[in-house]
Amino acid sequence: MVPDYTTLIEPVKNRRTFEEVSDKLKELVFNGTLKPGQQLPSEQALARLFAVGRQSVREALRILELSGFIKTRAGTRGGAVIEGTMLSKMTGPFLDTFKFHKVSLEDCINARKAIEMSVLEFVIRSADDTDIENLRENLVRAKSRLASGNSAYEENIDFHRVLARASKNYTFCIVMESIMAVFADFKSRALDVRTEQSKKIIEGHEALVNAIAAKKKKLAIELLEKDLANAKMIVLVNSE
Amino acid sequence: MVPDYTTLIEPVKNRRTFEEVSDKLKELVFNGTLKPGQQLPSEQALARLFAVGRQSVREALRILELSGFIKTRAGTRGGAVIEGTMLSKMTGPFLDTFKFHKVSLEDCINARKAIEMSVLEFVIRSADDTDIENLRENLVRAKSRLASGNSAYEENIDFHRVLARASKNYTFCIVMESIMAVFADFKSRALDVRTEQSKKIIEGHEALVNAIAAKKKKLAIELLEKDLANAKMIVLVNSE
DNA sequence: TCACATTTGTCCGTATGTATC
DNA sequence: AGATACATACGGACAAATGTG
Repeated sequence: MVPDYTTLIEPVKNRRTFEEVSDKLKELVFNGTLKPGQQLPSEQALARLFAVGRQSVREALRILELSGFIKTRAGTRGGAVIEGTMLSKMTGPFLDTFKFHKVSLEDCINARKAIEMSVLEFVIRSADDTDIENLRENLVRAKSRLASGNSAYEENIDFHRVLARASKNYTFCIVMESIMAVFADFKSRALDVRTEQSKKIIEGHEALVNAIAAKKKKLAIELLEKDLANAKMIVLVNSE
Repeated sequence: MVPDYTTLIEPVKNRRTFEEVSDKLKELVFNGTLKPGQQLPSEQALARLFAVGRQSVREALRILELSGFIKTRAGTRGGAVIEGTMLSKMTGPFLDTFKFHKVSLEDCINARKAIEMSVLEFVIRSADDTDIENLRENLVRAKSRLASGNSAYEENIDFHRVLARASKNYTFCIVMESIMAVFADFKSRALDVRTEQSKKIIEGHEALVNAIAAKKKKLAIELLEKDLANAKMIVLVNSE
C-alpha cells in the first residue's frame, strides 16, 4: 500500500518567473477575462503589474505568441492582441514533431485516409445547408484560382478543412488542420502541381459535395476514397 | 491571368533575431547535426557565435524548449540538451487549442472512438510480438498500481498510447498522444476514479490484447468498443 | 512631408540562484 | 565547504517600427 506521492505533492516553487506570467495570462484568456481582439498592456506596464522584469514578460509573451494566444506588433498603438483562433498555430508543433521523428509521407497519407473516412461519416450525419454552402464556396475559390492560371493546391487542401468543420466536431477540425499542415508544408518545399491535376481534384470535390448534399453515403465514401487516392498519387510522384 | 504574388514574393527582412536563431537551431536538429542527448553551448557562447545579444538567444531557447526540441538545466554542466522525443510537448498546444475553443468532452470522446477504431485495424494488420509484449507490460504496471491501492488511470491512458505505437504508423501516435492528453488533463483537474472502475478497464484491456495477439479482428473491435463505452461513461459521469 | 511619441526589438552590465566538482 | 559555471532575472539604454499630429 504505497501512497501516490507524485500526484499528491507538487514542487513548492520550482516554477520560473516567465512561466508564472504566461500561465496567469493564459488563465485570463481561458476564463474569458481577456477576449479575442483585446489589447494587452505594454511590456513595461505588464512588468510593473506583475512586479517582474521586462525580460520575464517578453519570454512569457514569446510563449503565448508561439502557442497562438496572441500576436504582437511593433510601433505606436502596437503591442500584444488576443487572437480569435488558435487553429493555425496548432500546426507548427505538429509539423515539428512530424519532421523530428521523420515520419514518412506515406504513413501520414494512410492515417489521414483512415481519419477522414470517419470524418465523412460524421459529415453525412450532421452537415447542414450552411456547411454545403461553405464547401461550394471553396469550389468557387478553387476554380477562380485555376482560371487565373495558378494551381489550386492551397484551396484543395482547404477543402478538407472545411469538410472537417462540417462534421460539427471541433476535435476533427484540430486533427485535420494538423495533418493538412504536413501537405501544405510539403507543397511549399517541393511540389509543383499541374493545373490539370488541380482541375481533376476540384471535379472530384464537386461530385463529393453533391453526394453529401444528397445524403448519398455510399457514393460519398466511394468518391472520397477516389479523391484521396488521387491526392496520394500526386504527392508520392512529386516526392521522388 | 493574375500572377500569384503572395507566393512569389516574400518579406525581405521582417524576421526577428530570435526567430532566425531558433530556426537555425531547429534546422541543425532536423538535418542531424545536433543529435538527441547532445549539449548546446552556453547562452553566452551562442550569443557570441550568432553575433547577437543574450536576450535574443534566450527567447530562441524558450521557443525551442516549448516546442520540445531542448530541455534546460541550471548549474555547472547545465545548459540546453537536445531532447530524444517531441511527443510529450506536442500535447501542450493541442490542449490549449482544445480549451481555447471550449471543445466539449463528448465531442472529444466521439472523435477519439472513431480514430482509435481505425488505429485498431492497423494494429491487427501490423502488430508483432514486441508490440504484444509492450501491451502486456502495460497491464502488469496497471495491476501493480492497483495492488498498491491507487487507481490506474494514468496507466490505462498509456495503454492507448502503446496501442497506437503498435499500429506502426507514427502519425497515429502523434494524434492519439494529443487526444489522450485531454483525458489526462481532465483527470488531473476533476476525476477521482474508483479502483473498481480501474480494475474493470484493465480486464477489458487484457481481453483486447489477447484478441489482438490471436488476430481475432471482429472480437477485438467489439472489445475496444466496449472499453471506449466504459471510458466514456466514467468520464461523463465524473464531469457533472 | 515631416517630426514626435509610443511600443517592440535588441544589447549590455550586473546580481542571484542552482547544480556540479 | 568552497569554487566554478551555468541559467535566471533585473534595470538601463538605444535602435527600429509604426501610428499620429
